Amino acid sequence: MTIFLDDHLSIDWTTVRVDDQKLILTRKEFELLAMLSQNEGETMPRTVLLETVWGYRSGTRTRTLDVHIRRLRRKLGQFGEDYIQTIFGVGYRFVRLRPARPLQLSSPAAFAIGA
Amino acid sequence: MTIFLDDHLSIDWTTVRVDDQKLILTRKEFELLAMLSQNEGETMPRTVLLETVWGYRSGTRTRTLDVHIRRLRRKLGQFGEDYIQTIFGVGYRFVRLRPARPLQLSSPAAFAIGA
DNA sequence: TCCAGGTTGTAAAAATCTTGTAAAAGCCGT
DNA sequence: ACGGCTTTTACAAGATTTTTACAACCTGGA
Repeated sequence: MTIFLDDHLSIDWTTVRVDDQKLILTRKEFELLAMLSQNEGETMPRTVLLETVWGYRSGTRTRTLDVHIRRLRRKLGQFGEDYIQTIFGVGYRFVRLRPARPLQLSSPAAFAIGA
Repeated sequence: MTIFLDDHLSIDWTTVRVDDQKLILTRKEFELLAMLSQNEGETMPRTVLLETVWGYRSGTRTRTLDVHIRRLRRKLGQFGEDYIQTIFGVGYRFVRLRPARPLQLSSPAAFAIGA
């Protein structure tokens, strides 16, 4: 199973590719990132994430979501905070930073620039 | 039936060749290696391996998969752990360590370098 | 603006879960 | 019954997940 997020990010099971760099996620990190990225652009309330990824009913007092978000952001590197935004008082939102498909620079002229 | 994994590994029924050395697998070891190598590069979940190779329904508590993985790795020798990777919390993945076909250096010029 | 109260970020410890391994036990065909 | 293969057992070793405790942050109302 491969999920393509944008031309700089794809996921194959727990192996994620970011800008030609591979990184390994744990299972929960993967499930959380999958849930967020499959709803790209939408704000996912904490209650929903805790319900779907953890099976927690609302009212459960826990910090585990925050901790996982932190580890995901760190693994995503420099742009971690940009990929996963905090919506204060509600939840989190995953956004694409670049177009879903790479720009095609097929013309030889592209390589001639500056030559 | 012969399966070529890479230029250092091939399988012919229960006989496996690794770096010009032949080794004998038992039936279960063969079935497991076949299942993994036929899905080279993909993560095979434990549940899938237990279902296809053993016919176990998910929920069965057993360590037999781990034991077989261990014996396979040991028989594959030095690079056993590289050929069969553990995807923690999910399953295992077989990967090629070298190109599927050896590089052809047929030109005499290739041997002339440095001569 | 500033404060209070709730919310999120974070590091590190604790708890839980998964996998590795050796050795014993079980099974099956001869 | 014997020998080889497979499975279970019982821990050891390792990795992940959750909790804890506190710092930092945001927001609305005085």
